Amino acid sequence: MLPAQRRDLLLTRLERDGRLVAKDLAAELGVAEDSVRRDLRELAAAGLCQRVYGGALPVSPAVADYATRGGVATESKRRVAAAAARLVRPDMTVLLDGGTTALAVARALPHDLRVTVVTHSPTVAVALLEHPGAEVFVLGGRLFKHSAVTSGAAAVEAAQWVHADLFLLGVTGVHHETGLTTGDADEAAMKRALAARSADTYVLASSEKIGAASPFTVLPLSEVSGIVTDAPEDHPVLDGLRRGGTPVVMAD
Amino acid sequence: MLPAQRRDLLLTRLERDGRLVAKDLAAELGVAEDSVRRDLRELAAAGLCQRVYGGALPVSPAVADYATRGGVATESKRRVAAAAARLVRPDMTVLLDGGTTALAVARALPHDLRVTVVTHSPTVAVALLEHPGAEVFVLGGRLFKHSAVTSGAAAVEAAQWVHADLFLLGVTGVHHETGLTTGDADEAAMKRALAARSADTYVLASSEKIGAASPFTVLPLSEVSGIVTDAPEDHPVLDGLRRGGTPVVMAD
DNA sequence: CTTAATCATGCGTGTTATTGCGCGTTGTGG
DNA sequence: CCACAACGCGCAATAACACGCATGATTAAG
Repeated sequence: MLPAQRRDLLLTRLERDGRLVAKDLAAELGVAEDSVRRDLRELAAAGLCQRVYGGALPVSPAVADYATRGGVATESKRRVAAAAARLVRPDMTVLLDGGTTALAVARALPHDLRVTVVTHSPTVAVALLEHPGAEVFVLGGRLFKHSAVTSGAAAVEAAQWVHADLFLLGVTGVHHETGLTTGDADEAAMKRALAARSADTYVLASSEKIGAASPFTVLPLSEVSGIVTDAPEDHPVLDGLRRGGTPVVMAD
Repeated sequence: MLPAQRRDLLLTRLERDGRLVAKDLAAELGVAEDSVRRDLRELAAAGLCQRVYGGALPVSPAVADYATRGGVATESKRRVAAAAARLVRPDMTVLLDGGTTALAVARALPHDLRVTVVTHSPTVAVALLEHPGAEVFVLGGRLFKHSAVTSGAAAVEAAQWVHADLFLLGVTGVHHETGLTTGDADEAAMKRALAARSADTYVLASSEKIGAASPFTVLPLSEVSGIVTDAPEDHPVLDGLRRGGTPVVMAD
């Protein structure tokens, strides 16, 4: 293991786990704790992590930069994705939406889980190349660059032959009155088409989506089986959703 | 072993292993560590790898995964890709195959070129997200993990509505007797279906493909408009192809 | 055919990076 | 306030490194 490779690994772990414990990593990598601590010090000096007693934590604001650049999800999205991934049971057929949260779900799926995934996102399809247990079907069509998914008539048509158990739906707004919304009309239609082909639909709603609204309605809240979110349990908008009869799944 | 050949090998290894260890490579290739280090320095200067203590790593951790999936092309493939990209004229409709060479073509296309690209490779589709001038259509279907393309009946069917000017075809073997070959039967069928939908078909044949043959025939050589290659002008197999009436495009 | 030039290579030399360990210091929890 | 773990720092050994130079091979020019 090259020293530089080890530092890369530390950053990857930090991303995945949200924290680093120097002692554990030293044991795992078979090096002295000193070396790990030295690495952490350097990474912290480079602004890539925040040094704390016992290990290191992600840099609070700078993470956003990294996230937008490499398609890496924020901690919030990762929590939601992890909870959503737990909804996927072996041998299910899952419709997976596009967007960074759905991408995080793909990455959060156990690599050897036997599952059939249907997606209209090439990005998600590429991520699932690393999952030997996943049978992947791509829905073709015109590529909508902004969110990197296929949409339009051809894509909607391609979705018609699918019968899925679960649709994990990404949106940009979840509001108790306007329902689920997104920023593009074609995209909204595509999401509706997918929801119609699945027994259950769960919404991936990281905290910043809660209470927000975008121009185009995807579905009314009554049409979904549940909302997966990491917003605080007692968030006022969540209370509103619950009163409206929408089940809320907490992402611890 | 030629120096340039050795550098290509280094890149191939970097692709495969995700890292290079100078000491090991020196021992394996039977050259001094200095020579390997010199190569690594040059490759790093050319932006093809990242020099680190002990060896080298892919250019950025973010593309490290990409590299192991074969996202990075060798110099040879890049030369072929650059030549093939020059075949693409403004406002054309191009069918772009999957595989590392085709991916390199996608990346080699001018970012503002107005062109319609139809592809059955999610990887290529993702690469074209950065090309604002490119209108991208994805052909859906079952994802064949090994080469990261969709294939099978659904994909072939989806290809039927396309009318393209140019198909850039990737194969694993170009042989004057067995013709164009690849390693999977479904994939071969898909490539045939794509060739049938395009006015012209050019084969992407980096030098290592020339003279090689794989289990499944894609097309006879007589069916293609030309072969793009970087093999030496006077390569005996190329002479054989020319005598057989196959046009050869040199990638200098 | 000969000579000059260019290039890759291997080796010696001095430099730099990395590592593990000991030691005194500092932070944490009871 | 105390015990303990984590910490930073300096040290020395080791490995990797860059640089310069001479050698041998291949190529270009004469």
